[in-house]
Amino acid sequence: MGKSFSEKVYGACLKIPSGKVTTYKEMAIFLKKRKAWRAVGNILGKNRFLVKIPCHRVVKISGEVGGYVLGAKNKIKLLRAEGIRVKNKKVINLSEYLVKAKELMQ
DNA sequence: GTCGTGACTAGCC
DNA sequence: CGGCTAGCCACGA
Repeated sequence: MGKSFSEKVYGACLKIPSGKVTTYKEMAIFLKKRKAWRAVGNILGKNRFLVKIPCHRVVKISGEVGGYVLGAKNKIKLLRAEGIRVKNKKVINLSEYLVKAKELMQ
């Protein structure tokens, strides 16, 4: 319980399987702070563990990939490498890959 | 203690 | 469709 919110965010990132994605909103729900999606994005934007945390698997609820420290292009590249289809900065069939809050709990 | 910030979202026009 | 607005919250200065 000594974990800060940001540490939990990183921990949640680690639970996203390769080839899947989740949204900022789902992450917030998973962390029991339904309305803290803004904070989630804020924290990932300041991600200091870039190499260790697969935060590229977190996208917007609209399907757009959103931002990335190394640029959206790299984010897209990484997603594609995991078999996720991206077109025009948007994930095709998001629901197909989406991991929901409940699924992160297991 | 307060304030600005942002890798967001939902709602309205 | 699209653009704009308001709401939201952890974190650092």
